[in-house]
Order: sequence, then C-alpha cells, then structure tokens
Amino acid sequence: MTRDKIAMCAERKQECGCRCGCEVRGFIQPRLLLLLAKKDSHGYELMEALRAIPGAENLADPGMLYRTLRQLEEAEVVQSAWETGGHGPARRIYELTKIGREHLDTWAAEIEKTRTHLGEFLAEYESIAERRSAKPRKRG
Amino acid sequence: MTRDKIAMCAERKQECGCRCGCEVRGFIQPRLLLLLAKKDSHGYELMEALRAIPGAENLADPGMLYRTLRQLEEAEVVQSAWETGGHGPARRIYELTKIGREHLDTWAAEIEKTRTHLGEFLAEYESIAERRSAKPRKRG
DNA sequence: GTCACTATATGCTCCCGACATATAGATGTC
DNA sequence: GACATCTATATGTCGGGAGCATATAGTGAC
Repeated sequence: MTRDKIAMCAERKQECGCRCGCEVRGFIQPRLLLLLAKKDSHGYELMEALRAIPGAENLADPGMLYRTLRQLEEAEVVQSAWETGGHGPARRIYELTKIGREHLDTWAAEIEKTRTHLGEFLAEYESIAERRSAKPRKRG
Repeated sequence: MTRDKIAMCAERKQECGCRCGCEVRGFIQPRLLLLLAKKDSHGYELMEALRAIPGAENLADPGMLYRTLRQLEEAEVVQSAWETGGHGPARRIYELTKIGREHLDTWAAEIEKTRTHLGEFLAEYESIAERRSAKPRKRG
C-alpha cells in the first residue's frame, strides 16, 4: 500500500500501477479451472486465454500461472501429461480431475457469495453518495 | 494454499479454515472508508461494526484494523484525534478527509467492475454446469 | 546466425492477512 | 484490594499471493 500509492490512487483514478484496484485473492485458480472445464489445455494457451478475458489480464503472468498449475496438480485438482509430438517445444497438457470439478463448484458458490456482498457494499455506498449530493456542503 | 487445503476445500465445502474462500484483496480499506463516511468513529467501534456485517466478519481483526487505520492516516485518507473525556480508555477518533472521500469513490468504481467480472465468470460457469448435467457421463 | 515466437520454469521482493501477544484504563464483584 | 472482564490501542511473527525479472530451450523465418 504505502502512503504514496494510496494518494496516487485517489488523485489519478487508478491510472497508477498500484494494487488499490479491487481484486479477488487467488482468482487465477477458478479462472484456470473454468478454462480447463471447457477444454484440456497447456500453460501457454491458458495464459493467452486469460489475457483475452476482460478483467483477467493481470492473471496472465507466466510466473503465477505455472506455479499455480503445479500447486493444483500437487493437490490433485488437475493432472498433466507431456505432449511432445506437436510443432514447437513440448507442452504439458492439463486436464481437470473429479476433485477439480468439485473444487470449481466450491469456488463458484464462494464467488456467488462474494458477488452478493459486493452488491450490498455498493448499495450502501450509493445511499451515502446520494445523501452527500443532496447536501453537498456538509463539511468545509 | 498447499495441497491439503485445496483437497479439504473440495471435500468439506468451505468448512475448513483455509483461504480458498473468495475474498477481495484489501477489502478492509473500503469497508472502513464506508463506515467512516457514515459516521466518525474509533478502531474498536469500527471492529465491532465490521463483525456485524455479513461477509465482513473476517475483516474484524484488531491487528489488520489498527495497522490499516495508521496507513490510511499516513496517506491522509483519514485523520484522527484522541478523545480522552469518555468512560473507559482513551479513543482515537477517525474522520474521513477529502482525499478519503475521493478514495472511497475510486474504490466503489473498482468494486463495481469486479462485481461485473464475477457476474461474467458465474454466467460462463453456469453454461458449463448446464452442459455437464445435460450429458453427465462425458468422461469416465 | 540470429531473431522472433512458443513454452516451461525459477528467483526475488513486497505486503496482505491470520494469529498471537502486550499494555492499560475502567468497571464489577467477592 | 485482589481479580476478572470489558474496552481500547498496538506490535510481532509468519505464510503465502502477486508482481517483476530472468533462465532455458525448441522451432521456424530471413
């Protein structure tokens, strides 16, 4: 955070590179699971897919991505196999396991909850904002 | 994360104490700003307020809370003054600054975006889930 | 030969978040 | 008056998510 970053955020309206932007912790996980639920894939392809999703661009970082895939595999949420036949370097093809599909369901339920909570926050914020614009000179 | 935690998540449906639950990074910040936008307050009162908000219970941690308030003050998002007259120990009363109100607006805009993205994720997930239940034995 | 593209992987650092602990004033009670 | 409890603020520690840089290597184009 640090003072500079917060100040920049308020002044420059998110044009700064700071983390004040509202992001869900570990969201790369459900994103990968959803992509893999649609189609078996490999890291590089998943990365490009993430880059193409509005709001998920930040998740398309090779460091995070490959580490996350390894962790998911260690947890038996996905499983992988080398594909050497194709053109270019060998690829590690990932596939969802049964645990993985269940894990995605769990994530979806949690995301639903979070979405509701964000909605409640915004509703409360808007009621404040209305009040503020109704009497704009509340405080000097 | 770790393998155990992921596995527990899938099996026990979030009854475990792990972090797989979907949470917005730094969300204590806008929560505090919104509370302070409604009413000047001190740390302990803010903590109890957070504890009473469904979905914000985890944010009611004194460690996070007091540190965050200090950081916000360092960033001139809030300002504080000691209140010694009351019953009980002295309280540090916090108040939003102009920067703070702007910062809350910025957060609200970001939260709106995030809420939209979560909605898009869920829509995509549900289309997958439908497909899955339509042909349940896709994979052995 | 070297440049760009595809593909996987590791290292480093910051800081959020969880948890534990310290300090101390006020109040109640036995 | 000793002790527990509630109110109130504050610091210490540690794991891990996330951003950024870097390493390695196969392939095709020129």
